[in-house]
Amino acid sequence: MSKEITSRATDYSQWYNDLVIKGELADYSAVRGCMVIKPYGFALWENMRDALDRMFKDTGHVNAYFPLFVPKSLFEAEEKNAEGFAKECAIVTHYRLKADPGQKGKLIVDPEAKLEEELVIRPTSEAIIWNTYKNWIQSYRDLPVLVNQWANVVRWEMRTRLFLRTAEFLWQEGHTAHATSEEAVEETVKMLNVYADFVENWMAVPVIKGVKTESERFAGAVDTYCIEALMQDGKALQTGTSHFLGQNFAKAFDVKFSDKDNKLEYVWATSWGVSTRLVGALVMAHSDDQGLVLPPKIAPIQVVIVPIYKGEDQKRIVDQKVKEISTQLKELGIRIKYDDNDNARPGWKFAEYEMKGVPVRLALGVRDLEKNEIEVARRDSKEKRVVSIDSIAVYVEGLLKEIQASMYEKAKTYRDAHITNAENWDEFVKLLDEKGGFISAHWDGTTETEEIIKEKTKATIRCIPLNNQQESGRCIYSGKPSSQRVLFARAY
RNA sequence: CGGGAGGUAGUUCAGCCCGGUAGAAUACGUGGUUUGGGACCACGGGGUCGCAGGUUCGAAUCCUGUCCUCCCGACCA
Repeated sequence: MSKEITSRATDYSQWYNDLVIKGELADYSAVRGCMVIKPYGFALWENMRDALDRMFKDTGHVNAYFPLFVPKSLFEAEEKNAEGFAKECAIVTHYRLKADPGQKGKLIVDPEAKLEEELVIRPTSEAIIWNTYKNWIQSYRDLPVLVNQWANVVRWEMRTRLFLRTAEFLWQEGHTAHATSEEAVEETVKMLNVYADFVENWMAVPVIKGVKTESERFAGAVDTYCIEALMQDGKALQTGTSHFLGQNFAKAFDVKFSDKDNKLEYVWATSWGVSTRLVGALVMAHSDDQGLVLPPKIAPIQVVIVPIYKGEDQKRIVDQKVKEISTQLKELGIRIKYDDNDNARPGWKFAEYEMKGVPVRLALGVRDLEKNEIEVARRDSKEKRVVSIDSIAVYVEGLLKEIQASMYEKAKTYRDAHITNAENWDEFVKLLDEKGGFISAHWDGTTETEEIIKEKTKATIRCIPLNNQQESGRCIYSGKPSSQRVLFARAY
């Protein structure tokens, strides 16, 4: 099979699909809009999940699990939330099949088995969770509730794309309840910072923290905070969200607590989530035409060792040395793979692991052994150099850190070079079409203007950056006065 | 749901216009030679040509219907 990857210049979406499929991360499945996450891709997700989970626990959260099915009446309770998700819900209406009397070997839905109340397959879990919290919370002593769940959700999207938008996806959703508005807002921002920390320091993808405009806000939220990243094709991608829900869900599900003065109050809520979309972000942000480029901190395989030998005798000698090196690397906590598969030749393996984005490759043959050296190749810069075997473990440990840092720097340099100020409409349109990336421009603050700009250019306001610099100016579309710039971009 | 492309071997695709016994590359199996950037030779296995009708002596090929997939839009983490 040809393993060549379509060049980015040729067709960006084909390039992306090739990376994901040939990089062994995932594939299309038999189910419309759903993907199969392959073992290599899942290992990557697991590494991301584990790192995030530790961060959640370090900030005082615990994990729980709530049902996949949400009775329709519960789903309806918070009106805005229900309305927002209504058009992408999958619904269970029956609980049984039976043999088709007209066609042997076929099944039909048993009309006798119609559910009295339909079950919505969760597109998000606020409804079922807040219905539960009602029973958990009586007093201020029960607060805060800081719960997270790792789950799958279903959103019946019209058009899907591996990892970036699939009908079913894996994610994490945190749902917290607090005694005061201030505390809930603090939690919302705290979790946004956790996300930003993770995406930047583990995934090596720089993000912009900000607040969504009213029209881009999560259905049912008072405020939606987000982190926005830039992909290599100049399009933006929302990589995480954290919502301040106010008392909307507490009121919808009647969740009240007695405060210290024995007064009944509605609780204050937050919810926050990141999904397998992060894997897509990782792919789009770092990869090249040779395949994936994975940051060392979350790469399933950090170092691959390829032996080079002629005949069994040489292989034994190389094996022996690799065993020593492997032991040293493992002691440093480095995830390694020794690929001594005799059916594939070294050149094939080199290309294969490059495609899979393994950060560091070691190649060892008898020729190196004679000089007590080993060849080290890094995936991100494709640099190769020869290092003394005596110091290889320490060298690799340092190299992994360097790759992690340099991948972040490279992505940040690109991102920073693609935040451009636009002072007027013509400039704005030109920048969108010719340069892409984030465009920082004045906006009059109205939803109407936002809508028109979206219609005309497909660009949306990605966010109003946190701690945004205040400056007076005029809206690039309407010319009305504005007190700050916001970030526009075409987005996934 | 609109617009485009496409469904033929595990995979990528040719064959279709102009009907006549199903092809290539690659992958797979066996044996051998190989092994420092996707090796080579020999032999071998593998496809009701998406599905259903129709035309015809004869259909992968022509006609009608239908299902599915991908890409571009509308919707969205």
